[in-house]
Amino acid sequence: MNIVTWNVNSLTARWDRVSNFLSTRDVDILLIQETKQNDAKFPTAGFAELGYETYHVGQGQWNGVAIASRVSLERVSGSLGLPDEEARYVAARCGGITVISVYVPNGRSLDNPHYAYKLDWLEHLARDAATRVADDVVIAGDFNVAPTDLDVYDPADFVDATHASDAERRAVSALADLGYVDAQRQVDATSPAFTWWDYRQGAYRRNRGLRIDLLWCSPSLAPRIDAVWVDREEREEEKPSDHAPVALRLN
DNA sequence: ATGTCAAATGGTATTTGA
Repeated sequence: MNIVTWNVNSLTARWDRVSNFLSTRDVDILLIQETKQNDAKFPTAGFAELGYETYHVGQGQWNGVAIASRVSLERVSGSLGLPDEEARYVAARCGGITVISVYVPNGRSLDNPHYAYKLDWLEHLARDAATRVADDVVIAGDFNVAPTDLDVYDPADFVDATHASDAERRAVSALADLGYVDAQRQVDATSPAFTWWDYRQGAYRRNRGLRIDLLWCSPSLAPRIDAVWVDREEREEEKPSDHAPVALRLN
């Protein structure tokens, strides 16, 4: 079973890339973030032609998350239950696994109200994760948090910045405290494995990246983790997303 | 602030968000 998470940075702008990706890789379930579409614009038929059932929680101009599965799909939830909730959470049962696609708020800066919202959002995610921990679950997506300094190209650049603050890291490690496993780190505890590079300043060429796209497996799935890899070939194509797809293979 | 990109707007450049 191959499960891939990918922040596509607009599915409208990236449809050709996504379509090509699904045609050339071996993807059972694709967890998508930042579709930047409303539900009416989501290419349900295009996914169906490729053999995928879909569940999209769209908003329009910003955010938007989706799940595409070729191993069955039953809708579970499109909300964490926050007030005035943005389109950042979608859960479905696919091939015997509950998969959850998340787009964690960016936070903008440590003194910005969006930062407090980010921490609150992560707390709600942990509560949701707690209710599902006994099941076979993969929670994956753009966490907008680099879990440790190993996941940051230059930690000195992230002092007093979002994505690497102690509070954000604690909020994400709540998943580990529940027993969820960061799949990449179970497979390889010492390589950076960046998943995102800024479009600006030649960041990709200079490998100035962050590991912020994470796949968390519930305890029952941890022994089935066979491989995790960052699809850097896709990041090197024409008109890429600023995020690379990250793939998880379960036995 | 950024050697960038994408969406929206009454637009043919600017603003916002990342």
